[in-house]
Amino acid sequence: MRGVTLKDIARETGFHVSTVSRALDPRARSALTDEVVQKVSMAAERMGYRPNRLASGLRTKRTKTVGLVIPDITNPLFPPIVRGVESVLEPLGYVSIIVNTDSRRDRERSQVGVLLERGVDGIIHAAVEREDPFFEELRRQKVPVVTVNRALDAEGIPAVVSDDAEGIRAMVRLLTNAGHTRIAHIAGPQQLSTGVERHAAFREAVKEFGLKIPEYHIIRSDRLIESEGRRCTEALLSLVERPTAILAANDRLALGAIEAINQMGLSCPGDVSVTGFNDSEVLRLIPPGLTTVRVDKAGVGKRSAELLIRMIESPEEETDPRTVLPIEVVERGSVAPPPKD
Amino acid sequence: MRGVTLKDIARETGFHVSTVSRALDPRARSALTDEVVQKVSMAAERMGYRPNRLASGLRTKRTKTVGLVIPDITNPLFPPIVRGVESVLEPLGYVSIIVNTDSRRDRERSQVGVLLERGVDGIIHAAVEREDPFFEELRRQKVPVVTVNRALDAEGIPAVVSDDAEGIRAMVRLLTNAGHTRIAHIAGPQQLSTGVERHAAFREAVKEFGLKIPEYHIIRSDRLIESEGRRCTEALLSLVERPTAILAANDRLALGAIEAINQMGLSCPGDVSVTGFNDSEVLRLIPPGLTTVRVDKAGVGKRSAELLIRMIESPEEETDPRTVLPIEVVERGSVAPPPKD
DNA sequence: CGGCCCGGCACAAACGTTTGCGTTAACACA
DNA sequence: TGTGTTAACGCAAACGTTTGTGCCGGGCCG
Repeated sequence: MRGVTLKDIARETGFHVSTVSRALDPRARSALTDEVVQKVSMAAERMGYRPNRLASGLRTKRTKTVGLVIPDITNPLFPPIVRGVESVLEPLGYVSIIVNTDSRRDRERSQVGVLLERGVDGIIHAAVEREDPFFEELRRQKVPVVTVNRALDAEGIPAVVSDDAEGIRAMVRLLTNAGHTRIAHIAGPQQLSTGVERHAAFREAVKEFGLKIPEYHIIRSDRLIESEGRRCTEALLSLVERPTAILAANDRLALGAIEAINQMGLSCPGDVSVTGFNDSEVLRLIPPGLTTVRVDKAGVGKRSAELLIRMIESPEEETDPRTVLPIEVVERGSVAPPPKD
Repeated sequence: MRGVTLKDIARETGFHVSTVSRALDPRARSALTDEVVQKVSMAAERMGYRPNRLASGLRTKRTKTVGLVIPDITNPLFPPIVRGVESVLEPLGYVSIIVNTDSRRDRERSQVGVLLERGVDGIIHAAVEREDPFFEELRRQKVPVVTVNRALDAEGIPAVVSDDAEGIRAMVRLLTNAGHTRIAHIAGPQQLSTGVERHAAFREAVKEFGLKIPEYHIIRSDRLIESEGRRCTEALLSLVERPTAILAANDRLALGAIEAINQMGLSCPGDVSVTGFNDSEVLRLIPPGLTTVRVDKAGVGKRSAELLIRMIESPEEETDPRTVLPIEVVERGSVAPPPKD
């Protein structure tokens, strides 16, 4: 039912199946006379031949398939990354299998397992935590892996990330330029590289700009979701020494912060300024418009795919352990001078 | 490098590879003694055996892979559908390969082609246009296909959709209840089933509620994007007989409509009420809050996957040509009584 | 004109599974 | 003891490719 095979074309044209195979392979084609190539190609076209990737994969141990591990495709951060990845994969004849981990270790394990069963040529991992012994095993099995957006603490797995430090620095600069001196930070989960790096960058920047931030103005969220942003903001704003600005580790935390500010009868940016990180399209439409740092989502996807392809197709080649892409600050309405009281 | 195989386990345990295969197959296991099953299972576990799906797929012609064709994963309508699909696929050991068509025919063709090369067991198609002769070919090739969210005009391919008619009817009812009599409709592209069905439903409902809508208050968009919503709204609002409400065929058109209203110095809902269709999460945060009809995105995904699995695993069984899921109206701020002038 | 080289194709094995069938031995029954 | 039955496992082919190797004939050189 499904499928004309090489054997069919061989019977039809009178050539041997191996000859047919070569005639259809651009790289092996040169060993054949043009006449044969022509005849075979025509027959293949006419008969509607579609190569069976399973068979060729079984033989070559290469499937032209890569696994894409993400926390949740429903999170607007990831679809653009996915498209970035596919923009380089598709022209090369690769497809990607996407799996969602929901940020759960056990799911990550099992999902990577199904990818390996499927014989993926490599894995792009966007859901990685800072430390995960599992990757040692992957490295031993020699399956190419690159992490995107986040990085592992351990070395050996290349990462494609955005310039977290510069992004945070830009936000701190923006806030201090607006006149803020009491800037709080809602940090991301510390098991994520972005969490610790943005956190560290915040401390750096604050020092650089001569600010003195009390320890209790730095508060750690447990997950990168709105409700955590609300929770942390409520805590922050119940302090006697209230911050006039909140620098959140990402947009969703920032959105939660703004919600909390409104709920407490305050206003953003009137009473409290807020900044985020990542920048998804819709933020523009949500008042007061979140000032944030835009990361090149398609860009990191693209780069990680390029990197992975290189690791797959020329494994001996050395790869950059870390490529960091520039960010861009986008100013909207959520930052204003602090209220004078 | 990658891979302990059945042969390895066979050598290790002293059994034949076929016996090992059976021991590891829950369905064939019963033909063996418990002792053999035990030994083989333990060895497999110990050696870290992972079945090679390529090989088994080659042999059985079943890959436990389904293709998922969508216009653009970046459109927030689709990730929830994808998750819905995977919520039923994953527990069954299936994975999905997602391809984006960007609403282009040529890309749809080629992408479906790569799916077939990959030997998918079936296809869930969320990017289908009303008429597409290509599907006849798919049907002849006996590859199971179900369309989701949209439907084909031609019969023979089951569809899982939302209750478009009821949704539109609810919006018309809502608007008339608010006092509107001059309701305009921005219709979707007429090559999409949702476009024509919502359009038809609008005419029905308008008649049902005793409204008389002039023909020029129904305007067709070319694509389901914000800019088209703006364009159509600008046209609508430059009319002498200006509508007091705009019922858009989907949320993105509605969002564009609201933008245009604001840009023209009018206000929504003060001057013009607006309703949408689909309801993505973020709409809640965008002022004035879009009143819209919520479709069960995860639900349609889930149902379509269930349907497809049944078509795959018991092909002889009859399948519903069309399953329609109920909608839910969600009222927010974009609807108010018409201005009294 | 004989030897050699080489271009151009065929042959066959292999990738890791699955599965119909054959073989063996054990056992029951006559 | 011989025959038939059955349970438990081995054998081998097959899925559709790819690719190293073998073979054949024709052209070149000496």
